[in-house]
Amino acid sequence: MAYLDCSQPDCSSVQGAVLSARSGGAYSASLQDFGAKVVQYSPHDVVYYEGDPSDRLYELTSGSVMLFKLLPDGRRQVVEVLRPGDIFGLSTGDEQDCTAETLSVATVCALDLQKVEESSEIQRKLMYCLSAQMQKLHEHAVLLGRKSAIERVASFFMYLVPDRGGARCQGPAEEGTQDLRLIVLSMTRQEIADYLGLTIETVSRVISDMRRRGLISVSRHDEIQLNRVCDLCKLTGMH
Amino acid sequence: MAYLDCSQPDCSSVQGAVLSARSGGAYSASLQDFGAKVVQYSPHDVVYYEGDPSDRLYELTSGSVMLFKLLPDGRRQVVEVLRPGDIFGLSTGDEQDCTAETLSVATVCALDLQKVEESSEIQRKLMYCLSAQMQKLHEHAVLLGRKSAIERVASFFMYLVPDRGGARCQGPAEEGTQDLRLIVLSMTRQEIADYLGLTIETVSRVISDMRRRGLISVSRHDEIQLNRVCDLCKLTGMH
DNA sequence: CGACCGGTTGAACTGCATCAAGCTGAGTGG
DNA sequence: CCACTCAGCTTGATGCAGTTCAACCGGTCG
Repeated sequence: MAYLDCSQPDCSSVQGAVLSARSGGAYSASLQDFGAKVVQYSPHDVVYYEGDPSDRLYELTSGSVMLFKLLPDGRRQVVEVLRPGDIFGLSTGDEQDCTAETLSVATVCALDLQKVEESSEIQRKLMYCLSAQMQKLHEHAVLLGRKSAIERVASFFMYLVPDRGGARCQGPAEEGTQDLRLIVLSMTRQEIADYLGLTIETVSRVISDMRRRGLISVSRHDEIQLNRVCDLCKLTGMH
Repeated sequence: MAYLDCSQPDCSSVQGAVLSARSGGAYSASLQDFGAKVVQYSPHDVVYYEGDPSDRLYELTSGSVMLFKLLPDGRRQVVEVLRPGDIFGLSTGDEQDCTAETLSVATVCALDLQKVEESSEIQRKLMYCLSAQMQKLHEHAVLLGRKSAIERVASFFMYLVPDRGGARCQGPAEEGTQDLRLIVLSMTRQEIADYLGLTIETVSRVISDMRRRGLISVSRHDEIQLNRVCDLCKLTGMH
C-alpha cells in the first residue's frame, strides 16, 4: 500500500517531472515547493475513488496513473493515462469525477486545495498543465469516436514514442538504420481495452496481427518492440 | 460573417455567461473586463481553424460553438460543444489543435494571450473553467468508448436539460404533473453524429425509434420535446 | 502437481456502418 | 400559384468490424 514520505525537496525524480511540462514556461515549480505531501504508491493502488471529496490537488512525479469512470453495470472507461508532470484530482464540484489508480510504482504530490486558492503561481502552472491535458483528451475523443481497432492500438503505441508521430516528426533517425523502438506498456490487456474503448479479445487479436505482420515483437506481455515505427505510425489513421 | 463590436461593458448577455460558470467562485469577471474584443458570429462561422496560430484566448458569451478535429481522410470528431461561459482557444503548442465553428448566432470575447500571462485573476478563472470542461470531456469519453447508440443519443438529450440527470437529480417536479421538457439542439444530424461518434443514419434511426416509443416528439428537426424526462434518463446507461 | 490468472485463439452473433432510394420542406423561378 | 431543385433527413436492405461466448495456453505460486 501507500506509505508516506514527508522529506521535503532534494528528490531527484521531481526534476524529471518538471521538465516534462511545457518547456520554456515560467512556472518551473513542482507542487512540492509549496509544501505538498509526497506519497509513494505500489502498482494498482487507488489514490482516490470517484465520489471521494475533492480537497486536494495531485501531481504525478514518477510512474504512471490512470483515471477511469465506471457505469453502474460495470462497464469501465479509462479516460486518462497520466505521465510524470501531469496534474489530477481537480474537480468542479466537491467530489472526484474519476477513480485514480496507479499503473506502476508511482510518486504523487498532494497539496491542499486551499493552498492552490492562495497561490497564483500554482494557478498559472495549472493553466498550462490543464490545457495540455485537454489537448490529449481531444485527441483521445477522436480515437474513441472515429478510429478502427487497428488505428486505436497503433495510436496507443505511438503515444509511447514521445519524439515520433507528432506534427513535425523527423521520420527514422538515419538512412539505413533500423527504425526500432522498445516500449513498456505497464498496463494489462484489460486496461488497454478499457482505455481504447475495445474488448480485451480485440486488443489481443490486433496485437497478434501486428506481430504476424512483423510490425512488432512481443518480448514480455507489456514490453513491445516496434520494428518499423514509421510503418506503425501510418496505421494510426493520422497520415 | 463576423463583425466586430468593441463597445466595452454593459452588454447584458455577459452576465449570463458569468453565472453559468462555477457559482460561488471568487472569479466573477468576464474576459471583457480585461479589454477583450467582442465579436459577433453568424451560424456556421469559423472562429479559427486547426493549425492556426494560438495567440488568443476566447470566451463564449452567448450562443454555442463546437470544437472539432478532422482526420486526413475526412472523418470528423466534434470534441466539445461549448455553452456560454466556456473558454476555448488555449493551446499548449503555438497552434490550435481544433477548429472552432459556431452552431448558432454567437458572441465571443477574444483576449491576447499576453494579457492572460499578465493577469493572475484570469489564470484563476481559467483554472476553474478548464477543470469543469475536463470533467465534461471525461464524461464524453465514457460515452464514446462504452455507450450504445441509444445511450449516446439519450445522454446527449439529457445534457440539454441542465437541472436533471445529475448526481442529485430531484426527479419530476411534482406528483401528477407531466415530466415534459422542450430542448433546442441547434445542431444538424451530421453534427450530432460527429459529436456522438455515430453516423447520421444511426442518429436518425434512434431518434425515430424514440419517437415511435412516445418518449419524444419532434416539432422541428432541431426542436425536440422530451415527453418523459425520467424515462429518457434511464436510457443513458447511467442509472 | 494442480490451481489460477492473464492472455490467446476460434466460432458465431449482432449492432452499427454502408449503400441506396425515397421523403420533406424551404427557396427559386417561370 | 405551382413545378423544380436541393439540402437535410428518413427508411430499407445488406455487410462487416468488433463483441460475445467458449475453449485453450503458458507462466507463476502455493
